[in-house]
Amino acid sequence: MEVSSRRPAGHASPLPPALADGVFPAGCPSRTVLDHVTSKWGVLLLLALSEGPQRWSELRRRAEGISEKMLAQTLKTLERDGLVRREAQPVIPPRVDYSLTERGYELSALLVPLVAWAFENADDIVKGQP
Amino acid sequence: MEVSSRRPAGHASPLPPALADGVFPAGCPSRTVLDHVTSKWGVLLLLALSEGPQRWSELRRRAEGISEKMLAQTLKTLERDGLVRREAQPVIPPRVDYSLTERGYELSALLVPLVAWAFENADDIVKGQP
DNA sequence: CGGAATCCTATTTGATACTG
DNA sequence: CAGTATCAAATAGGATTCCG
Repeated sequence: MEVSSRRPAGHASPLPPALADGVFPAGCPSRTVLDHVTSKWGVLLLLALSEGPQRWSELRRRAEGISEKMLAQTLKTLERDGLVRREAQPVIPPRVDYSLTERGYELSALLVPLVAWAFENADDIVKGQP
Repeated sequence: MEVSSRRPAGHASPLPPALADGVFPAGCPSRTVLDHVTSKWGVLLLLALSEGPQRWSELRRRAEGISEKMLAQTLKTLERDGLVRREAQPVIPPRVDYSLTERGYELSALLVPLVAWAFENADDIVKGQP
């Protein structure tokens, strides 16, 4: 019996063509991307930035609980991935604005429904757990 | 200047109402849910299961590179979260089927576009990095 | 086959202090 | 303000062995 024939009615399989066999390759670059994007703070920062450009201190306040180290590290990773743009102004005191690139916006648009779902279902899910 | 007025034209802010202030609370249950869902193997297993019920060995093969420990651990977490259903048949040799719950399907439907996007953009993103 | 238990390593994360 | 550096702790992850 094939997997495709065991799929519940009403649930189409929309997996990317690249995974026709249903196997997620170990060395696949998408693994790296997913790891960056779905990192503990990655999602939160991308979501926060989806509201518009923001400064370091603003991001730190929004991603409540993040340390300076992780904020810097995560922002760097997202910047290297071409999802976040960093613009430092040569003023005293320093002012640095972070914003999403076009690609970053594309991604955040997919992340928003996910986070919204997490918010809506969080109580039900966490409840009933020890 | 408010954040909402700094939002680029054409990019609506669709954040959940609960985050009207744009702050992601540290103790929020949704953090836990997001952590489970966006864990290294969580996404992959949920996606694999979105194609229909599958056995332990099949999941292990699909999430290439996963260890038995992490497979067991991740499946348990997802089961406790009410996203995955485990059905063990009392036969020799043992046969255990895993499948998504309704809530799990809801979630996987949101995850699919994300993973598809990661697949499509992975090469561009990983390229240009040291 | 489908795990559970154990041991050990690697990566992540946080707290703290310091700086241009 | 916007970071960097350092160290310690926590957690994730892997390899191996064993079991019903």
